[in-house]
Amino acid sequence: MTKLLIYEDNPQLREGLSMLINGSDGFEVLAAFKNCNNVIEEVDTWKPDVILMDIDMPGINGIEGLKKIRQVNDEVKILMLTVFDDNKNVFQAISGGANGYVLKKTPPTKLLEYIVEAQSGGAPMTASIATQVLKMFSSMNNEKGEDYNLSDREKQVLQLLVEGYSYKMIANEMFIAIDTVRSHIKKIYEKLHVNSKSEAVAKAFKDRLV
Amino acid sequence: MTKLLIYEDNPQLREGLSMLINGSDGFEVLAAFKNCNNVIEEVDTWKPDVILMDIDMPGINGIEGLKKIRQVNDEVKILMLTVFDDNKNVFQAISGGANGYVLKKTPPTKLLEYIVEAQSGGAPMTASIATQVLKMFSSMNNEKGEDYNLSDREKQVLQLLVEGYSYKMIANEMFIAIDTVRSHIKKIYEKLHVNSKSEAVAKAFKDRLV
DNA sequence: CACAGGATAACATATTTATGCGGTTACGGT
DNA sequence: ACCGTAACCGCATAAATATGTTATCCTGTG
Repeated sequence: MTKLLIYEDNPQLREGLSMLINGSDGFEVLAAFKNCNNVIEEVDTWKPDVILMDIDMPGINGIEGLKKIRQVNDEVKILMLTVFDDNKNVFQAISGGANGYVLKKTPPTKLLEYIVEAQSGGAPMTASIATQVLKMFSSMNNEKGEDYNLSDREKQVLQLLVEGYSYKMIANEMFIAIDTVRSHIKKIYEKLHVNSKSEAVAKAFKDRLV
Repeated sequence: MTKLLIYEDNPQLREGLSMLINGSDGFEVLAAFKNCNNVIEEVDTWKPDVILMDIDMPGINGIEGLKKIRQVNDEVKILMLTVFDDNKNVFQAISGGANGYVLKKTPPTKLLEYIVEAQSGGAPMTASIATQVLKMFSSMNNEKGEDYNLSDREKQVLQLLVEGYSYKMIANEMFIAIDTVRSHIKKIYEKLHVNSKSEAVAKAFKDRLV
């Protein structure tokens, strides 16, 4: 028997979900709430297996509710429900520890499947959400592009710059004169199209040269 | 009619998949190959809607094949097939532009569903894979640790430092005296435990303060 | 071989940064 | 009314950085 809690501010939807789930074999809705004001106590009291959490709620919204729960409970599976596949929310929800993210328009039978999937350790996502996630991921990893063809020595200098070394320390570290360090750095600036140490460092991070 | 190409080195599985898919209404396997050696030409010739790409292949593996295709074709949907939900591969595949990632043990009917889902712009993933993805995401964004409690103004200054502004430019931008900029920056260095602009910039990136 | 490019180095000079000290004003909390 | 803190500003000085120019040595390539 899968035990659920529901958080959903819309009374119709809240009742509809409860009835749908209670009417299905193997599922039981322990309680349904219209806000997250006492979410921690409620979860503690009812000890559900899965929580359906609406995102767009007045007061403490679903994302905040999610985070509150995760501060004290890593076990319970939390399935986020939303109307929109809004980029920002998706990101916050998954980095906040949600187990799944499904659109409200998901057909009932699918929803039950998703609940089961979540309970058994899966991460159900509506296809459009999954697409978003993949997009975020690949944009995150935007494989550089230019490599600025820095020479080996230049890369090494840049590396040390990034680690906070001064010219003097770099010279020391690399067994070369400080003026040589200057030469290298000047070259690096040309290649990266910057003109200060901190810009070079920033660029190194941005373009994942380090 | 959904047109597919299959890349799979195991002859049994290759034949099995082809027969399964060809035997289903609305699907047609254009061709099936045992390696990715000519993947670009093949994709160009057959113009499939969806490609099933095994990951573990001798020679050019599925990840490399994926990348090759993506260099010249962003349209075709690519569904990665694998035996293991191996962390590294998942990451590489999704950042390489795969549209979905499913385990080989996926039951036939599910697989057909996934193909449809991929074709219609979704991102089908086996639950265990989706879980991996979410985990990667949340571990990625966990950091935070100290927030260094920078004041609003200090955050603003740091932001500008990161963007490569000099003290003078910051003063200009923020309508304050350059000496005030100095004061702020000194305070920032204390709070971040650094003692140079570039170190502060590096720390800002590392700790995701920006 | 000549030539290009990388790595090395020196010198000079202007600008920027880091750090020390000092100070005023304003606002929220005890 | 007092304290702490943020935000603001100034002066002085030492250190670090940015920029330009020049030059040698070595290595790989046409």
